[in-house]
Amino acid sequence: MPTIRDVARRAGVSVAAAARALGGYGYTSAATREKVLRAAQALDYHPNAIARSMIKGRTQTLGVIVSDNANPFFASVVRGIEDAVLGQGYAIVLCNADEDPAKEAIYLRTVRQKRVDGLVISPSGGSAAALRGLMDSGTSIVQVDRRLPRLAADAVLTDNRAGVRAAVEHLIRLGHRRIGILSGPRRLYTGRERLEGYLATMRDAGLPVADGWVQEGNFKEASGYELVGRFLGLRRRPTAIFIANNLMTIGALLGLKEAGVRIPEEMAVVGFDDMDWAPILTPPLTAVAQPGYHLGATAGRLLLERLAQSYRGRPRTVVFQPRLVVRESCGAPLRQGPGVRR
Amino acid sequence: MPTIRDVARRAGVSVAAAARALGGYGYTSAATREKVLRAAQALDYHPNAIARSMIKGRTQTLGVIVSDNANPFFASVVRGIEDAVLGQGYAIVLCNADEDPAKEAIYLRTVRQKRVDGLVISPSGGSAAALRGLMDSGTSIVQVDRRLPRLAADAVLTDNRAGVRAAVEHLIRLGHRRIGILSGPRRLYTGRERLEGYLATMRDAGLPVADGWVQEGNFKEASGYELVGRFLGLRRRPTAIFIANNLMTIGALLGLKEAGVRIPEEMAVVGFDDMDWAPILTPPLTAVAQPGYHLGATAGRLLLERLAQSYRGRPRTVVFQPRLVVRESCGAPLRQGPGVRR
DNA sequence: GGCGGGTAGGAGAACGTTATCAGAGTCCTG
DNA sequence: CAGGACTCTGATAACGTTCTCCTACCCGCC
Repeated sequence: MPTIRDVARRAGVSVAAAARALGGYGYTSAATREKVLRAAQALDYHPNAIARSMIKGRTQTLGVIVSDNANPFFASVVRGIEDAVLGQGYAIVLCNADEDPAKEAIYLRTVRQKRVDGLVISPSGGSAAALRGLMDSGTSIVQVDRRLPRLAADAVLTDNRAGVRAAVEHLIRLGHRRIGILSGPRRLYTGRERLEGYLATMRDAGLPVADGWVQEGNFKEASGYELVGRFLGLRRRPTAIFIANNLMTIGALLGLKEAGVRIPEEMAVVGFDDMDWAPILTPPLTAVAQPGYHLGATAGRLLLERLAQSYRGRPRTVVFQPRLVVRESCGAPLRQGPGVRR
Repeated sequence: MPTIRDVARRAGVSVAAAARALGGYGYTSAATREKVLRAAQALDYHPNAIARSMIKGRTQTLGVIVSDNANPFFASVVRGIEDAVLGQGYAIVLCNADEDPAKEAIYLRTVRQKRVDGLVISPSGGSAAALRGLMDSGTSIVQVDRRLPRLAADAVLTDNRAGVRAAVEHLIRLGHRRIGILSGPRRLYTGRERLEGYLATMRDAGLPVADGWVQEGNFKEASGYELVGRFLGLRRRPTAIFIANNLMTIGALLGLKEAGVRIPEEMAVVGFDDMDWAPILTPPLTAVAQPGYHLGATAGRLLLERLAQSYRGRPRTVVFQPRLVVRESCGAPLRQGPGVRR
């Protein structure tokens, strides 16, 4: 790989002159510029960004740490981030931490050693100290989707409680009284928020939450599949369930289908995260839609503003209001006994 | 951010001694090592990977260029790559080229300037020259999902033709004679391969391909939605359609649903790419399953072997055999007139 | 007591770029 | 024609590591 030294030699000028011609700064005569550009072309010269970072102190690289890129929600977030920062010439290094604090710690060390200019992270919790250390060293951080209790970094979130409230109130409005939740892990911000949104809404409506109506899963498909069966076996069985994320919704719907439970007659279902396949289900799935792509794009934008120092005030929090997309997976509940066949 | 110079000063030793103690090479007395490690800890020292890359000539970074990370298939591929290379200490920079040669060219320049050690790419075509240039400069390249005609780089592919053949033959076996295809762009490898798999299978079965039975979409949901209507309006309307990728399948199913077309009675459907939501559809979707994650993981592994020089032979091509997952979206075709209501 | 081998530690070069500085030439102006 | 302003150029110092030398010490052995 040719260096600027090779280019300079071939053009018959000094390294400094070549650097000026290629970099477009300082004074360069037209003749010199011409010679240098021609030499660079001939040698297929590509400047070494590593060496440039060395002296500039910036890498034009951003770290992105999410739990799992294979989850469509995070895939959209990542895509949003990238689109937002691409124009400014930033590349992103992608890290899947799987909500594992150990893995997250490793990745934090990696991006730190790589001297990324900024970081977008969906923190699992447990690495608050490392994040603070990174911030102290001057790296800008934006949290997305999840946030840590007292980390003084920008955050872009969905109003989880409001989303859940809209979903549960919708069920109540339809006449449901026995409503269960297939929740996420309590140790995760989104798991907690959505569970508490559910509990608060039930409380406000004066509805009891019976034993077994709260099933804590791990946000993965298999746990939705396994846990949905628990609802069916209950003596006071819910007539409706809220499912706290997209993957568990797939698992739960599969479980219900295999058990031959009709939706919404025997069990109404609302999911969190509106996926593009939700409308093609039978019945089409009612879901709380959160704008993953926009969360990412906004996080990217906030980060850019920090990097450009066009904003240097106190940490900002942007909260997106989710939208309940009503379809047909939650009708009125059964009046009595086993369902009527239509 | 402290440098090794700061650590050395604090420990009261030379930079060279500190480097040895931290890097674990050469001779270091226990006392010195102790002092250095303690100083590093106290200063929260994180070695500068940029500077290290500078002298080592390797960046421990890999480029990954796919068309769209928001497409679940590519999201899995990316995830597979990352999992495969994580253990070896490589980070990946993710690029979404959107099948746009211009964008792809920009990203290729970026990863080249960043001096990535290797590249996994799903090439759109059109940047063959840039790829060759990159290879000539010593960067290892592995193609995934798609390949360029005569690029001497490793490739990890799905046997698209075999997958399509299995799908179409399945339809034929069920009695379908009029089979259409909602194909991808001809300019893309996968678009071509899948279309030709369809044409070859029809030809081999002695079945005609009538006007309008081949609709060329762009692999996105909207095009599936729009184009599926064309099939419905045909005078010789197909009784079955094969849809060439996951996103178009969603669009097409939505279009069919809105048009009130019953599946499989009025229109049988097989899709390419088995998604986790396929089983929860009504009827569950028959689909050609290709192992996205494994494609990625294998591509990552091949790349690692190139980088470690544990393999330095001629370019290898790994072809995964897709699997037809038969569910219920393609029953026997209608004998006559409008379908029977059940 | 000289010598070789093992151990320890420091000085300084290198990686490829950008930035600073000084030197020199040209042109205009009073 | 002196002086300044502007233009162009090249030498060289950084950036933070790693790595190659070189020196020095200690120990055991002939």
